[in-house]
Amino acid sequence: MQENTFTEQVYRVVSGIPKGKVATYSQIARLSGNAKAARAVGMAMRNNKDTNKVPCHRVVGATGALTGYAYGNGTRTKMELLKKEGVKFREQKIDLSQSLWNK
DNA sequence: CGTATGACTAGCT
DNA sequence: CAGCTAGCCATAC
Repeated sequence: MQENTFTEQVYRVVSGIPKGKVATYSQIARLSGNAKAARAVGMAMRNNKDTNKVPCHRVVGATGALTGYAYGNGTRTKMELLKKEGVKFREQKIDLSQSLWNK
């Protein structure tokens, strides 16, 4: 029973990201119906309480840079999680060329 | 209902 | 490459 809110769509999209892949905020925003709502996506993640349902750690910036994370040590924990899932990192940024979610 | 906020992005310096 | 500004959006208060 979806409420059809932007946040709902975001959760749905994010929960659909396959392991070992990542998506950018703008991409999620686009898949959610508002290509320019990248910031709103971040809002949903920040307020997000379904961390076990929504892998918000698979959401990164448009350049593959880790932006933030509301749990653990923030971007640190986020990076660790992504590395564990097999995401290719380039120092501090994600190798979008290989780990970007191709929808 | 109006204002403030933030896990964005693109553009310029 | 690093730093700052302005635009845009949904949500929170």
